[in-house]
Amino acid sequence: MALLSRKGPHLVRCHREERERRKAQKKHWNLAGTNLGNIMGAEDCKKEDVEVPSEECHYKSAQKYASHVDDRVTQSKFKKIQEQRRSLPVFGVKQELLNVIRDNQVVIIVGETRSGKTTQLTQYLHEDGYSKYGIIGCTQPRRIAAMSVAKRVSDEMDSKLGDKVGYAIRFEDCTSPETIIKYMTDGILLRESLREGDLDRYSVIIMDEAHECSLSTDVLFGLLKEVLRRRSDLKLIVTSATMDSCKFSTFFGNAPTFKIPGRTYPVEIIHQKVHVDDYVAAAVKQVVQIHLQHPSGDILVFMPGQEDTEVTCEVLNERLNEIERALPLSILPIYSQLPSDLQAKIFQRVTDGVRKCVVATNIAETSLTVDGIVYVVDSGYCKLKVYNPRIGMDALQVYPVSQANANQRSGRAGRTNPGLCYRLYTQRQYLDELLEASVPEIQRTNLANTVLLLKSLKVGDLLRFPFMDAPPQDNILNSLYQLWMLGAIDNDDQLTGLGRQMAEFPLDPPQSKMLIVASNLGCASEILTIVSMLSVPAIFYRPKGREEDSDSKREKFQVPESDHLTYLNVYNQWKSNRYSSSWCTENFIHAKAMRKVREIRQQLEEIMKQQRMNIASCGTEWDTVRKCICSAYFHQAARLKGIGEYVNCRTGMPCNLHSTSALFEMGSTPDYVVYHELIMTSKEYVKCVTAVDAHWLAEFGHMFFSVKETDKLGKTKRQAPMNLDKSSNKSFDTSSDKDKEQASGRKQAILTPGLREPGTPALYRIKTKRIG
DNA sequence: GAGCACTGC
Repeated sequence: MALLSRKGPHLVRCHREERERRKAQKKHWNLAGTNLGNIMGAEDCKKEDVEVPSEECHYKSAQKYASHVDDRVTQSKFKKIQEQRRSLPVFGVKQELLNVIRDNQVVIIVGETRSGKTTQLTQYLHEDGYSKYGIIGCTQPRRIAAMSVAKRVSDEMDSKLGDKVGYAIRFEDCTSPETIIKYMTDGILLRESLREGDLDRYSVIIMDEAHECSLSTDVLFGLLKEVLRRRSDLKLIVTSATMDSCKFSTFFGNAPTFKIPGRTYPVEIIHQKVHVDDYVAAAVKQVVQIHLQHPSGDILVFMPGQEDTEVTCEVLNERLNEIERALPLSILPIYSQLPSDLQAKIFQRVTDGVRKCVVATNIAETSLTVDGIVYVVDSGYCKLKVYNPRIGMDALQVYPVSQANANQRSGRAGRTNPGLCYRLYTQRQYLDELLEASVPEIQRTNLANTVLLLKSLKVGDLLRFPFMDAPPQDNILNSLYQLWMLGAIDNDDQLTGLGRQMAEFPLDPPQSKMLIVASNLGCASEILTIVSMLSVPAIFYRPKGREEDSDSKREKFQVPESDHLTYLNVYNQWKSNRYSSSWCTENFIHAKAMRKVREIRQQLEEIMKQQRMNIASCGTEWDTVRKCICSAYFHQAARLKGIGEYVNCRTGMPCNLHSTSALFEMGSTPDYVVYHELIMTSKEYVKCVTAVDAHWLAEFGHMFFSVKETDKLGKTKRQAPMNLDKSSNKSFDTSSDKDKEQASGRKQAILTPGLREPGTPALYRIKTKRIG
């Protein structure tokens, strides 16, 4: 976003001028992309050099994308493209569709897969003249989709990627003042609205694949509702799969729904007759049966998590080895944490006659498409991370999929042929036990980031913001509370200077604050690295069968008192090894993740420079670094109780050091720690932990803690009375203790003398009101 | 002594 914010006003001006220029020149335009003067060559676009060799190439869309790279668009090829365009289902309804769009400000389009809507709609709108008044913007839920679709459309329009048709994703703005069709991720559009509230540059916004309901999409809908009221000239088109179209239509005042047929093949669905307990065993049995009894065609199995995926592959292998005369079967696992070279295997061709069986997590549900799948086996489960705002903890658990998920999964069998889908659950279960649609992300994540963004967009009353899927009120209130603690909003519920600065960063509020404090304490260079390392999913790789090797490598990086410093250590060593990939492999570190860390670090550094923040290094003054870490996480502090056991300083809730923690490994037992993440799996675990000094906790978290100086050990004394401990010692599943939990939250706020004064935060007032 | 779905800025 550094690019956007730096170029923001400039770009706007360019676009206005450009619009004028375009108006003057419109006579010369040949609509429908018939101007053949601009012959595309691979070397013309920097995009090809930069992004294509990335590890994401194994994704199917990227493969298609790459296959265009070396093509010279010749006249005959262009003709062929136009023929292909005309053969798409959407072509048949083009005029009708344009009429509906002309007559309505908002239109919902239900487009089945492979209808051609994503590539054609933007071009139709351009041909119909919408690009004269602004850009035609189209959001995608994934970066890879934004890139590959933009490439396809620029080919179809016979233009160079980044000229008439461009895209914008994080780290990369491939657009120019010429751009009239712009594909982007929804997060980009959300950030743009921060700079340009009314989205003046756009004449049309298409929100594609809206049924996926990402956090950004959900927030954008609320914002767009307002923008549409202010800008009657703006058109909004929402595309969705069949399921949710009604919801969108209602949200936008009964906007008309337009249906485009798709081009998929029928999939026969077979449910179990009786309830299945062990879905791994059932899946193995089903795959073996398909393999032995059904004609050729590849198999795709859906499992909830990495471990189940691996176990299924293993058992399946064993089972097939026991069967004589069984034809060979190529069994391939895929999940996001699998290193990319292994992921790529699922796209490689197998020897003729050999059937392929891909065992996948829900990465294969939307993110990537394997061609040639005829049989789908669906366990009916997926793993979800669900945030509990009351205790500030994520739970990672296996849940049944929704009906929408189940249909998406079965649809994977009918992309190129008629298919078969075996569901490892009964039809009763499907109808009675599965939710119609999955719980939207906005209702199950920590919203502190979103709330900060909305605050900086000057949304006054967040509880009244028109969310399409309103998050639980508790969740919003807790986010406000967290922001208040961090100093991002003041007692009157207004954004502070610090808060405004925090909103500039594409980070969670604690991490943004860490960077800002670091800038003041002179260790921004170190914190930049740490924050970037925290922004990627996993650094250490622990392959099956090499557990001990990888553990011993990891130990070498560990800094006894801090996982954060351990991360810093890893990055610095990678850097001194010239950012080498082979160094990563040797040390069981995900190279892909590290490259992403470097990108994020550069982006954050860019934003800091642009904010004129001091970027200095503190050398080896690690205490300064730990102090910065403490400034961001003081609300997530824990006190030592036993070996590896801590209790949360504010709630008394027990939490265990995760065994991957450096503190665990090195047996160091500091009295106080702060943690990055609290997650419930088999137990409550804190992950990414740093030892802190009690005085720092009192300094940054003065609303919670003070140091009892009479104690010669220098331990902090919690100001919360004992009854807090009692209530929280019971259990964490406090759904029944909801009010008690809230009451304890309230008590903490009351305890600080300053908060009794008139300037009590609005949040606290709301809470009191709700309870009383 | 644990074990982590997937995106996105």
